[in-house]
Amino acid sequence: MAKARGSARAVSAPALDSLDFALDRGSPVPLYYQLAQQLEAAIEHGSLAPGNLLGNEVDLSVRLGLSRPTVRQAIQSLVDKGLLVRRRGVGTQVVHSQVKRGLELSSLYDDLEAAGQGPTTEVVRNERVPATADVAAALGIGEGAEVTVLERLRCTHGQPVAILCNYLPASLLELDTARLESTGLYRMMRTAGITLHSARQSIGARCATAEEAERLDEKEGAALLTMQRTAYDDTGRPVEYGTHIYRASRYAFDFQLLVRP
Amino acid sequence: MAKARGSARAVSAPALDSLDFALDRGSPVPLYYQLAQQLEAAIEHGSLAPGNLLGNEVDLSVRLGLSRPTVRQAIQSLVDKGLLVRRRGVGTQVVHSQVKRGLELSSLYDDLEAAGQGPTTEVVRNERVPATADVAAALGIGEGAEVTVLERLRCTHGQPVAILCNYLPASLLELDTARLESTGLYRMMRTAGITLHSARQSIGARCATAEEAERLDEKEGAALLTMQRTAYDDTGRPVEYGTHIYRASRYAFDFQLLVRP
DNA sequence: AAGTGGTCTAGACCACTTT
DNA sequence: AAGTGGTCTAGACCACTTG
Repeated sequence: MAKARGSARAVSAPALDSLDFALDRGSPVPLYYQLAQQLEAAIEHGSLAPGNLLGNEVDLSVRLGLSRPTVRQAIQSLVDKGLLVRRRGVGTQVVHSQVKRGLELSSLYDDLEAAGQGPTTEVVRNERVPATADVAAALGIGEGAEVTVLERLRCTHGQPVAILCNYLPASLLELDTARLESTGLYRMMRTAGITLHSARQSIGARCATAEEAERLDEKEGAALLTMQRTAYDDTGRPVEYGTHIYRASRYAFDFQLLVRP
Repeated sequence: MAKARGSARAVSAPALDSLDFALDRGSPVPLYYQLAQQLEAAIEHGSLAPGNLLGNEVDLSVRLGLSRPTVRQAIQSLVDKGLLVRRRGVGTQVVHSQVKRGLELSSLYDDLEAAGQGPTTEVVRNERVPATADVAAALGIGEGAEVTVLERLRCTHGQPVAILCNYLPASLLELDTARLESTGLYRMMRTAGITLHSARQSIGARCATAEEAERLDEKEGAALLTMQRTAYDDTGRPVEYGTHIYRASRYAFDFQLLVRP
């Protein structure tokens, strides 16, 4: 349906005209979110190629039958995701590839989710014990208060990759071992009504002790990646503390970060 | 500590009433931004304590003489920063400490900025050379194209901490060694009109070779943290590629991350 | 000069939580 | 039932970039 006004700009030729967005006003899903999802799908699918201009917001809102603020809200959410770039006086364009997927901050999801397929996670310990001093301090509870201690061995291709040790206030939730191996810790916490809000992490390295080397099928002195994390819910309460070690020969933290202006 | 009332639901009685926000409609600074800054300052300063409710948006907008969307925009920006939490049907409250500062994604700023005081950065190499295959691939340029290669030794307390090796397309900017040591790479790039947009990082570990050990004043086989990064500007063009190694005994990556819903 | 995004207003109705 | 944030509208003017 090209309305096709005369001159083609620099990087224009928006295939956007031919895209039809299906907005359902009866749906409980917000309109701006419906639009954002469909724009994202179009970018993902390649209908909107990197560098493509999106067409100005006013026209877009008229064509979609939405108000401009609603359209802006949809676009802004994709800008926040790093998929679009706005330039005043120029327009909005699809970011020149490279970013797209994998924006989800890794490591946290990666370690807590575990819902993957290839990698398996074996729970080698799951019990309630009194908190030691360091765990109590990290979780902001009294020393000796009951905590759930969780030790898991993560493997890929039948090879051990990491030893994950986590501590949670015992009062928070019940951790069924079977469910834990299939569902993942993060999802279990979310189901229990715990919404993660932020986490503080520290990533370091050291050489493997003899015991660690044996458990991870490495040589003594091999390089290990270490990660400590405290996660907080939206009230600021610590809900999880973990110390993880990874075989550096088989694991690295890959992630993308967006630079905020 | 704050004197909590008996039932201690959410701490109400917002000292917000007594705070006077000075909004300058003549200023080029947007109103929502002025408000956000002053709210952030109040949180930072402690006038708004963690757990404090902010008072509903409608009243706030009336009291400030702003429209509700403008007030919402200010609040939303602080929610995005992790300082505030909104709950439908409840209200907006200051996040229960712990987050506050240090939100800036570290490592990237940390390594590029270098504008610090204690740590010194010595430029040991700064020249233009033809790109090797791996560098060319990372920067998305032709093999053999001219790149600036930068090698720096970072020290704290007179001790070496890291060896930073960076590559930039030579056409991007002039890198004066003296200015580099005082200003930092990131600021120089920004001054040259390059706005960083995103970066892809990989953090790993390995044991030090004999040469690395000597340069870093470690023993051979000591654990090293490694980081590789490619940074992109807002057009998606790669503008920097770096491979860094850190003494694990003296350095770790500390950072906070926010969980996005 | 024309076109773009950036900001701002003054309302409205809805969904959710708590009392 | 009352109060909160979540969404949405239909305009307006401004700052910036480009031809």
